[in-house]
This record gives sequence, C-alpha cells and structure tokens, in this order.
Amino acid sequence: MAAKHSGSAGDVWLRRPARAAREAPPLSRDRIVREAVALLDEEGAGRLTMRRLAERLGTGSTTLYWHVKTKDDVLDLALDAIFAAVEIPRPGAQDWRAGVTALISGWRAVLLEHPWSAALLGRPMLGPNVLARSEFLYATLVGAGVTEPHLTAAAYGLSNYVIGSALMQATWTAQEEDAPRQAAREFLRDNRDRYPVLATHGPLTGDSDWDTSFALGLAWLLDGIGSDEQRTERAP
Amino acid sequence: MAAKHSGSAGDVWLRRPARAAREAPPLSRDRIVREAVALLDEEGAGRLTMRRLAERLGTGSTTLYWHVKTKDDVLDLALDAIFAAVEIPRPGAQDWRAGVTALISGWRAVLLEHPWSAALLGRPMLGPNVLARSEFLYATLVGAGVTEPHLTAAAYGLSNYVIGSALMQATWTAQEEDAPRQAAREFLRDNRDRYPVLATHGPLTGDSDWDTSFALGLAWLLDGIGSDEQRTERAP
DNA sequence: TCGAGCACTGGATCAATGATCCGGTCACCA
DNA sequence: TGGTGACCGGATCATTGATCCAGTGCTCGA
Repeated sequence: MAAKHSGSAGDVWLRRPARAAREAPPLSRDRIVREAVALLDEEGAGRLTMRRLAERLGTGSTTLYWHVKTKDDVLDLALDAIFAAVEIPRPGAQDWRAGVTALISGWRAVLLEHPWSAALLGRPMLGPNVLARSEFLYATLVGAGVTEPHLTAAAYGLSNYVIGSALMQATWTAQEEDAPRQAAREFLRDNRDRYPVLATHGPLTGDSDWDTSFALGLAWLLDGIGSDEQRTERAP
Repeated sequence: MAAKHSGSAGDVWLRRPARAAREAPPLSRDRIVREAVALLDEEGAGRLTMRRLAERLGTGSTTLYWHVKTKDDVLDLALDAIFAAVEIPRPGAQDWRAGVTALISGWRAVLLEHPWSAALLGRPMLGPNVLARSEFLYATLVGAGVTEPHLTAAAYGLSNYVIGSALMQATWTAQEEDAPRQAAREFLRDNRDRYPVLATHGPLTGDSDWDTSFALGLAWLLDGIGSDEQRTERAP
C-alpha cells in the first residue's frame, strides 16, 4: 500500500518547498565547487564522494550530474579554484626576482593550505586561475630577458620545484597523523647499519625546517636563472 | 540439484591440480608485485584491480589478500620495486657532482618509464630500494662537505625537482594521447588576448624539449649546492 | 492569463570494486 | 597416520560513480 513515488510526487507535505522559500540558494556549479573544497579541506581527498557532497549541499547525488559531467570535473574545478587565492604581483612593480619569488611562495602556501591538492597535481591544470598565474610567470621571465631554451627550463624548473616540494611536504605532514613519521624514524634507527647516513643526517632526524629548505632551493634556482639571463643580455 | 560447492570441493575434475603439477610457480608476494608492475605498465594505474591482477596470476582475487593486506600495499610495493632499476654509482668512484647527476637522471628515467608511478608519489616512500638510493644521495652530499641547513635543502631540492619534473612530464605525455595537448594548444591560441605570453612562449607552443629543460634546471641546483659547499669549506 | 517549454531535481537502479567470511585443500612432519 | 598450519577461492557485503527517466516549478510569449 506504499505510495509508488514517495519522493517528488504526491503529498504536499513531502514536496520540495518552492524555490523562493528554500533557505539555500539554488544549486550551481560554483556552489558545488565551493562545497567540494570545503569538504576536501575538512576530510581529505579520500572522503570526497558525490553522495556526501550532495548531502552537504542538501540535494540528491544525481542532481550534481546536471551541473558537472563527472567527479573528475569536480576535482579539476576545485583544484583550480584554490589558486584564486594566489595573489598576482603587479607587473613591473618590482624586481623580476622579487615578483617570481612572491608568486612561487604564494603558490606553495596554497598547496600546503589544501594538502589534498598535492595528490591531484598529476592532472593537466588548464583552469583560468592557473593559466593567469602561469602567464604572469612567463611574462616576468621574458621581461627579465630570459630566452629559450632557458625560458622553458626556468618556468618548468620553478613549477616543478614547487610542486615537488609541496607534494613531499604534504605527504609527510599528514594532518596530526604523526604516527607514520614516528614509525619511519624508529625504523631508520633500528636499521642504522644499513642506512648509516640517513639515520644520522636524514630528513627525519632533525626538525627538518621545510621553509628554509624551500627558500634555499628556490634561491639556487633563481641564481641560475639570473646568471644565464645576464650572460644572454650581455654576451655579444 | 546444482552442487552446493562448485569450486574447490567435489568433483576431481574441477579440483585444482596438485601444487607440483601446476605450471605456474606458487603465488608469492614477489610474483604479485611483478605482475602488478606489468599490469600497470600495460594499462595504467586506473585499471589496476585486485580482480584483474588475480586473473593475470591465474588465481582468485581473494587469494591476493593472504599475501598482501590491502590494495595500497600492492601499490607501495610496486612503486618501490621499479626503483631497483636505478643504478647506484659506486661511492667515491667519481666527482660528487657526477655521482649525483647519475643517480638523479636514473631516477628520472625510471619515473618516465613507468608513467603511473608519478601519480603514486604522494605516499611515503620507505621501501628498501628507495631508501638505499636516498642513502647514497645523502652520503655523497655529506662527503662533498655539504652541511646543514644546506644538506637537507640540497637533498630535498634535488628529490623534489625530479619528482615534480617527472610528474609534469608524465601528465602531459600521456601515452599516445596527444588529444588533450592539442586541445590545450588550440585553447591557448583562441585566447591569446587573455594569455599573450603563454600563447607565444608557453610550454605547449614550441617542441618543448623535456630533456634539456631538465638538465638546465638540474645544473642550476647543482651550481647552487656546490657554491654553498665551497663557501662552507673555505670560509673561516 | 495561460499553457508550453526548458532549466533543474532526485528516487531507483546498475556495474565495478575493495574487502571479508569461512569452508576447504595440500604438503609436511612427528 | 593423523594432525597442523600454510595457502586458496566462491559467495557475499558495502561503497561508489554513473545513468535512466519521471517528474516539478519558473518564465516567457501569445
């Protein structure tokens, strides 16, 4: 004797309230992406489910598929969305080196603020936010007189370095899960005969300061880019 | 009237042949990992399934769980396994710079030979193969006179740089799938007003030579490490 | 004013997958 | 020869991404 359709049809009481009377704004791709980022921030990449995401949005899971083609779309959109927070220096407002440093540091900060993003870096990033920042990077380097093949090498090198650094740090800084790091430390201590240098000088031994390490490496790269640039400009 | 158990029990004909008479060697963690690598190489990370892996091994999928705790175990083991192919230079046989270059280049070659590996770099790598190579890296740097904080920065910088480079290249060199790259190129051409520098100097415009770009960046890093090392050794 | 069309929604459902339960089978040893 | 433990796999469960299709309400033109 159950109603054939228990959901949208039938009883007034069960019917969805009129659009205007609803508390939440209508669903939109933008709202989906915002909520996805929030969900990822709170629970990590592993727990992002279309169902869970829909629940947080107060809709059915299938509704999402009207606004978005696949789950990967959500991930791509979320990934690009967070880069909006990276401030783009005003072109020419400063030394090329200062500009690049600012951009790369901001890039890194965002990646670390959203640790789930590191795991998603293995997909083409072609969103508007990413492209705008790449544009600035290339423009700054070109403006500084860097030419091929150093230009591509510089842009790639910088990007790859940030990505690798963030990925590595995010891997070992899993939120408040210090257990694996501790276990790894102990493992190295127990096998100090096999890995003597790692056990004493390894990354897990000291209080490895990610920030200074990153800064040093970045400086090395910038030095190299700068020296090549000068050579190019001055050389006959 | 169907037999209650159609599988292991019952008819002699359906019974699994005695261990010795079987063609395949008995299942082992090692054999599983080897087959997993083969499967990953052939079909990519997305198509690695416990069922499919078991099928290739001629066993039931559940059998795998006796040798391995979870699917992630398989991935971790496969990831470490491929690094066995990275040759470790004989310590002290050459210039520290040559040794490091050899190791890092081998590292990169392996990552590119197994593109699926790039996507797995976001997990702690504590396998014996990885550790042995890290040991060499640290030992070589220490032997060259690099001290903290430059030591950690150097090791991290080099690792992060390879990882980032391989990840990026693997992302854009998806096997014979040139479609997305082509599409991206066209997209940039169509939006050359918004991304003027990218459209003309961007990484997708030229025949971006991954190898030379990588070599240049690596040289920059090594220059930086070397200069700091000399300064440390010579300075009072 | 009204009705048609379109933007949007979601319950039911499917197939694929990771993982577990539990009842087997086989080699080996005392 | 009897038993013990290493090893195997069919049935099964819960979860998840994705699709089908029957709706529902807003809007706009006649």
